[in-house]
Amino acid sequence: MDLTTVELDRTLRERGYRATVPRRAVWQALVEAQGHVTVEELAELLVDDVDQASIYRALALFEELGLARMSRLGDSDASRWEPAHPDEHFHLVCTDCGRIDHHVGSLVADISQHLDRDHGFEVQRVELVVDGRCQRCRG
Amino acid sequence: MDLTTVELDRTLRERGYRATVPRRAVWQALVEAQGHVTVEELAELLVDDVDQASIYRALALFEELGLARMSRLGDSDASRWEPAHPDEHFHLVCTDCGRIDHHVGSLVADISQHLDRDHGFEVQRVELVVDGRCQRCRG
DNA sequence: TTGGGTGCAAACTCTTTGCAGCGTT
DNA sequence: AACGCTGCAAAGAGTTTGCACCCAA
Repeated sequence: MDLTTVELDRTLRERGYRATVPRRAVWQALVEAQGHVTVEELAELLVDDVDQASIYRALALFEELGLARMSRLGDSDASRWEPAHPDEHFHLVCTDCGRIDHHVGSLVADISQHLDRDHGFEVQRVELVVDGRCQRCRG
Repeated sequence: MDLTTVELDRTLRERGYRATVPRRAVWQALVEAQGHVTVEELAELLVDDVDQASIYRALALFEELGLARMSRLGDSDASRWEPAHPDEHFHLVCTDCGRIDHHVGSLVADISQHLDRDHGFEVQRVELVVDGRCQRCRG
């Protein structure tokens, strides 16, 4: 489901942006990272160097285009990025091992529907983060 | 339900911390602010000046004592603080007017129970933030 | 060819820390 | 009297911005 570089190029051009080498590289690294990476981690993953400022700019653009998504997870100050998923999900962050999982389900959709229908709140984004200890770390 | 200054003093001493003028002032401002304030806003609310570093230290201590809670809400980079609520709730952030509301319900408790029972995940903290447009702003 | 995008460096915001002296216990 | 806490200033992390040059369209 992740966009290929070709599809990224097309999406960029459709919206009037240029398909550049740094943008392709950032996208490729983001996809290969399997989500939840910081900008710093992304910079290390990149084969050809891309300036951090350009990484920030690329990610902000991807977010605007609906291709990527940012979260503040765990105790780190840095933002974490992942390709935008089509499926509703939320994040489980283990405070012991630092592992971050997706929990897929209808919960996020249920919340949106409930708020919209019963409270007149037009949901644009749901961010659900659960901190705790995963099964593995509980022993 | 918010702790008075007297109760704050008692809680601090019980846990081996000193009841000081700056800590009382920060607590009072936090309670009066009705939640969701940044450190900067808190500093403005304070009658007697308290150094920002001391505000940060006081809030971190309150969090450790279970008296306060931090969230990253809205598009601001700054952390927002509120007195710890006894009731389960989550935050509704209006992207138009910036208003932040609590949505009280059993949802957060339901999530905890489900994850613990069905997935072996020991929940320590649930952070649910919903961005969107409130009824008032939808017109 | 042209103007959007990039790299570089500097600036900026939020937060933390080192330290000397003050104030609670 | 002892030492935990504070204010001050400086440092630190993450992110943004200004600008000259470059390259995609």
